Amino acid sequence: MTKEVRLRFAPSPTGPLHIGGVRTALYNYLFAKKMGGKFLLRIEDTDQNRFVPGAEEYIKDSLEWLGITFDESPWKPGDSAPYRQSERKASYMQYALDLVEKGHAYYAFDTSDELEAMRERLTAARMVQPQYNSITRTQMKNSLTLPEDEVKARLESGEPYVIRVKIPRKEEVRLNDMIRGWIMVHSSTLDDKVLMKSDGMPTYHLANIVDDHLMRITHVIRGEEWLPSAPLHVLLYKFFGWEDTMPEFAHLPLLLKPDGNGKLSKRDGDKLGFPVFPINWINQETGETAAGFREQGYLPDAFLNFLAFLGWNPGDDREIFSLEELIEAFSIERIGKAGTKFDIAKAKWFNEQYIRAMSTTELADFLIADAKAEGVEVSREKAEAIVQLTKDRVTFPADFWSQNKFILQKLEAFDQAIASKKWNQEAVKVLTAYAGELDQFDGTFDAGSAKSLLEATAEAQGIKLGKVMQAVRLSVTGSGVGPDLMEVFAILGTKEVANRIRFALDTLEIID
RNA sequence: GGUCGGUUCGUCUAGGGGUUAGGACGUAUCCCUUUCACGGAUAAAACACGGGUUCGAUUCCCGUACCGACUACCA
Repeated sequence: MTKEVRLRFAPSPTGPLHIGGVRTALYNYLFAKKMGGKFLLRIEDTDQNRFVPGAEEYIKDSLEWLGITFDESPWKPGDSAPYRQSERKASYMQYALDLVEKGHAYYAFDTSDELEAMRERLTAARMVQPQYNSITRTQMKNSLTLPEDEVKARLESGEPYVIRVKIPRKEEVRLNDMIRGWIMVHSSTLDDKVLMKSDGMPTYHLANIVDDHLMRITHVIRGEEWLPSAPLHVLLYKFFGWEDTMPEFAHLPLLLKPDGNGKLSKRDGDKLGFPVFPINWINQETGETAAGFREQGYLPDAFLNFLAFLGWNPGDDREIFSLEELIEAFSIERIGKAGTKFDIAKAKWFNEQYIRAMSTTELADFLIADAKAEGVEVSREKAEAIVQLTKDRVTFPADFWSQNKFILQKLEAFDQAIASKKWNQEAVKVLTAYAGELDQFDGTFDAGSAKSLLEATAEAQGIKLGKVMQAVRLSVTGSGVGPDLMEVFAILGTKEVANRIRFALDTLEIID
């Protein structure tokens, strides 16, 4: 029997999850499902200073909105529980000590001032890399330089210490990345990273490797920012003696800002003119709200579809994929290597495609709800008629109300630019007559009959309809643009159309 | 600075030793439409540069340039 495929998404709750993180979660999810494996959520909250209240719930809510589900998580524990590293704290020290015992790690007592001084000294001496490594550690205060009994004494006295990994001086570290192929680095360029912090918490490097091992993770799909520390992770697997079960790595290209300067970050907020977060995030300190895609009107499936295509493609011309179809089509081989700039126009296009694929009934719900929020009651029938007429004109569900509220409530104003050009004697004549005809009309008032009545009216006045059409639109909608006017008439009904025409006749000033 | 990674239309990308370098978004024009949009059609638009290897390189190799990530007791 082959090994069960297990992937994890391991965010740290230091703020809202941004879209790059969401894409990472999505790719992990897609691959796990594609392989018939398991997908777990692990919260990496080892940095107590950066913990942000609400961030964990935010992660949960965001992924739930998108339909990215976990087989195991803090809220759905499996046999790898617990799923928060803070709750696993007790287990890390023994692994660090194991490494110390094997000679792959050591205690270090240097204070932050001393570390700072070391870096300054090295920088002044034009050392290329002021880091704690196989050379510089010989001049620092650690269990490699201090006498054994002094180390023991310091430990026993409760003096703060960290445990650092002892990077070998000369070793070629190789890593076969699923996206990038073989990557080789020399251990001399690596530094002795801290594994256990003085507060007793592990750093990412230790906790990540230990937990991935304990949780039997088979594939690690993460952002490219982790590539430089991947060799360290490979070394740690080796030091622990876990090479045989080391997961495969795939480092994803980064999501870049549209201007091409740097990776997209949480701090970009909505400065870029579009959200960087899946759902609204309220900063509890400042009270400010950072916009989310959900609140801007993006449909979860459309957003997911868009995100999936940022760095991946199925190899053919298809672009519209449901989550199920994405799982079916997904493969790591088809993930690109280059960073990806974010293009909001394409996101909007995806949203439009998804809206058009939705049923009139579903879309009418949005219009009814939005209208109600503005104190306007709309009948189901009318809402569906409006949606039917306008569904290929909107980008977001909220557009149904904002673009068509002129149908549902009193006109607020007339477009003066149109009025000053089109509201002439002829228009007034036709409209006056048409209002009268409408009063007497007793057939079925639909787009067809509305139009023939209007045509007949204009003809009776000896006026070409085309010449006054803009004025007709203006009188009833207040605007020069909009959906098919005769369909709008049909939705409005004879009485309302006649009323609006008379109101316009009373309000607008005739030119010439 | 160092280490690592990357580079096909403005953007997302397909392709890969011989192609009119394909698609999508966006842009422009035309058609449709008594408006706008939708839809349809068309157009402009790319292999970073320099060397090799080769009969032939956008594709393979090496340099250069540029972009990016990393370089914390953050993840």
